[in-house]
Parts: sequence; structure tokens; C-alpha cells
Amino acid sequence: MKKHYTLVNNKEFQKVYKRGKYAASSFLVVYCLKNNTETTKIGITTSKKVGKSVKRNRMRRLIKENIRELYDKLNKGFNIVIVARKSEKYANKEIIGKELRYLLYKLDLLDGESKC
RNA sequence: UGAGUAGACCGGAUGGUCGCGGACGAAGUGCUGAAAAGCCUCGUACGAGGAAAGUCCGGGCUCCAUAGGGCAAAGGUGCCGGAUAACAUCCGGUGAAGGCGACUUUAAGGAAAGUGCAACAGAAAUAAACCGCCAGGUUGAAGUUAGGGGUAAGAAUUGAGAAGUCUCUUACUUCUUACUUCUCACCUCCAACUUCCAAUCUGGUAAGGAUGGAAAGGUGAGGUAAGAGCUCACCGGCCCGACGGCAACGAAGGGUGCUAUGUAAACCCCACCUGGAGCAACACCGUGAUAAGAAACAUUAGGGUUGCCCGCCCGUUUCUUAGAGGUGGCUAAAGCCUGGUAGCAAUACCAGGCGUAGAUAGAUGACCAUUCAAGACAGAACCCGGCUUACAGGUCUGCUCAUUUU
RNA sequence: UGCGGAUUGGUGUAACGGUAGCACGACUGACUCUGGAUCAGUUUGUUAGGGUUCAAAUCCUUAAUCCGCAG
Repeated sequence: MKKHYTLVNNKEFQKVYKRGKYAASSFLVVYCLKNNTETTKIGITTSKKVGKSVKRNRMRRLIKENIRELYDKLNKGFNIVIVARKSEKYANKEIIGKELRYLLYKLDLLDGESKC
């Protein structure tokens, strides 16, 4: 995931929160909004509710790792924000990946082929 | 062998595939650009901690103020010596407390400069005199002794008188009176003395008195009217103190019967220290993204509000206000490792070597295999020195105590 | 990142270093045919650890949680 594909400014995040669709599960919340370009930009936030810095970093890395695999399959032209809700001790890549794919499919961002 | 105590160290390892960060190098007329350079691609080595944490202290660095120093305020520190750039840190020592011991803990100046506070309880709280104990006076009560007076009764003796018995006398008996002696009861007066008696006054005393954190040295003996350092012995205290130590302080010895509670982490006094703000500081380049408010226009359409309704939100242009963004600061530093010298040590000096993350929404992850003790606490954000707090487990060393054997 | 403040029963709040109080709750009983109201009673405590003090909610210190302000 290269740098210029990530959301940076607080304003962009606020736009997505205000005007976008969302879908939630027990671990994650995904927001999305059309941005009228050909690239998809992704932002990840982990609030302090998740835990201390080690837990927050762990959740962010797991989400990143999953996004790295799914990035090419996503429909283009969206701003996506992924929020981590809570961290479980035994959350690993598989569980996060399942939920992420389910949520993206729900928002029509993912083709039906890779649905699980 | 067991129990304990002090210190040092480690904080999963190895290999493979994919991925991330900055650095260095290389190639390509691939893209942008006038160029420098940047992006893209490939390769190389490197890439979180003992606490990176909390932000509790101290500094470097930057800006502001002063451009000379002092005072006050406010805050801090507080046994002594040393180390250090500095410190509330560290090292060594002193005193005190705890432990059989190794050892541990210690904000440890001043209470005779002053002010304040000490609830409740208790007789009394910083000062004695409520009870008690003792002595003396007064009064009362009781008792004892001695004396005086009165009333009533009895016994004995003596004297006198009268009567009776008897022929008379003597003698005997009875009665009355007086005196003496004895016994007993009651009343009264006066004196003296006594009291496991009571009241009150004066004085002595600090032994004893349910309390309290604290009651003004403790224990024992003598002493005393009762008591008391009143005296003595031991212990404790205070003062002086040869001598030792740079100092805190220790201390042989001598003197003194000893009047002075605690609290300064209450105010305070004394000594010393501190100008303020912080890398989101600051410097440079720079632009028209964005936000807020006002006015005008358009529309009741569409979208969002996770299924429906109500309600709410979302547009364009102009003006005003704010100033976004990027680069540097940014890692070579009071640095780390090894050895030597000085020092008990903290540490200092010398020599050699290494010079080791630098992100900017924030880089360390995923999967597989092997192995073991099955991996805790936890993620750099300008940088150092400390402190504090969290932490699975493991390794090593010194010392102490107990038991067993020799 | 820096600065400041707070923490007392279930809730809101008092308390000079000296017995932790008040109101609303909750529970129990009485009254009532029953409930409400009323009356009587009970329960629940200083964020945590250490220190100073004879004695800490209060003073000092270390930690935890929460809130606010600046940029």
C-alpha cells in the first residue's frame, strides 16, 4: 500500500464520516464515499478505546496486511475509512480478513467472486 | 540440602517467501521538469526498549526579557564529605529504627526567636492541688479516768435514842437517824486523754488515683509525720571534654541530682538554589486548498440518515476574517564497547575500536518449518542524565542463618 | 505536546487535622381492601498504595481514572 493511496487530512476523514455509507461488525466499521477519481484512497483509524499503543498498532497492521491482498480487487473511485472498534487478544489475520471482506461486499465495493 | 539477602545480565532463537521505512548504489531518451532534482524499477546492509511508558526532577538546544547586580514575592532543597554539565540523582560515611545474621529503611537543620494546635477521656494537658496521705487548730460525737452535786434502794459495822423480851443488869431482837465503806442505776457540771468517727480551716506532700500519644526520669533500698533525687546503688539524661575524624560525629574521663511534652510533611526562623516559555520552540520557502460568518441565486428534484414515516444534513457565486502546505531543526551525542591507570566507590583520565532508527496519520507485520523454558510488560516522535511505575520466565556471582556429614 | 482541575453510599453534594453528615434513592415495618402519600427504622463510604502525626477524607508522595483549556 503506497503512500499516495492513503487518506491524510482530517477534513477528508470528516467528509467520509458525514456523507458516506457505512457498515459495521463486531471488530470493524467501514465507511465509504465516491470521490470522482480513478483511485481508491484508504484511511485506517484506531481510537484509544482499542487499547494502548501496542494494541492499536497491532490492529492497524492486521488491517493493512489484509488490504494489501484485497487492494487490486476493489472497485475504484472511492474513499474508504476503516475504524477498529475493539481489540481481542486472539484476533488474527484470518478473522479480520473475513470480516473485512464481508463488510466490503456489503457496501458493493468488492466483486462477488471473492466473497466468503 | 533448605531458608534468606544483595548485585549483575538476558527479555525467545534459526531459516525461507511476501510486504513496509529512510540511507547508499545502479540502469532505463519510462513519466514530470528549463535545469537541479523528484517519481517508477532493481540491488545492498540497517531498522524500537529495559522500561521507549508516566512526565516527577535536572540539563543541552531555540526564542523572548535583562544586557550590571541586589532585594522582595512565589516555589524548591535540607545530617556530613565526594562525584557530576546539573539534579530531589549517585557513591562513601554518621546518627536513628528494624532483623539472630547477611543486610534493609531513613524529607535526618532549628521547638531555649515568636505564634498556633493538642478533640474525647481524665482531678489535672504545659500547668497542678480535685480526691487521697500526713501534721496542727476548731467544733461535734463516742469512750475512758478523776472529782463535785442530786435522787432512790440494799447490805455491813459503829455510835446515840426509843420500844420489846427478861426479876434486873448485861445481853439479844426490831425500828429511826447520822457517819463511814462497798455495790448498782440515772441525771448534771467541769477537766484531761483517746479515736480504723464526722465536719471545717491552715500547712506539708507529689508515693497512689479508671484516662491519655504524652502526667516531668525508671527500678530497688534507706529515710520520713506522710512523702519527695531527700540520700544511696544500677540504668537513663544534661554539661564539660583529653583524643580521633576534612566533616557529620564518635569518645576515655570528669562534673551535675536533673527546672523545659509533642507537632515545623502547621505558620515560621536559618542556610542554599531558581528570569520566562517550550521542537506544535524557532528559522526559511511560500501559496490560494480549506474553514467560519453574511448576502444573493436555484430547488423541494436527488442523495444521506443501515426496513418505513416525521424531523435533520448536503449546492453555486460574491464579500469579510483566519492562514493552509512544504523544507530545515533531526540526530555525532555531557555517545557506546574493550583494556589500562587513580580511587573503597560513584566517577575521572589515557589508548584502541564502533560510530549503530529518524518516521510525519506516523515504518518492524503476515505465513511456513525447526527448536526450547511456549514468549510477560510494552512501541522511538528534538536529545541526554536520573527517579517512579508495569513485567512471563531464565542465567550467574557474593554473603548470612539453620541442619547433616567429615 | 504543554498547562490546570477533580475523585466522598446507587445519585447529587457538605465537613478547622479530632464521632463522615444532608437530601433523593433502595429495603423492612406501620397505616390502607390494595397502591400512592405519610410515619418509624435499616443498609450502602472518603479512587488505590506508602509516609508525617497521638490521630489523616483533609498534610506530603507515588500511581489510576475522568474533565477542561491552548495550539
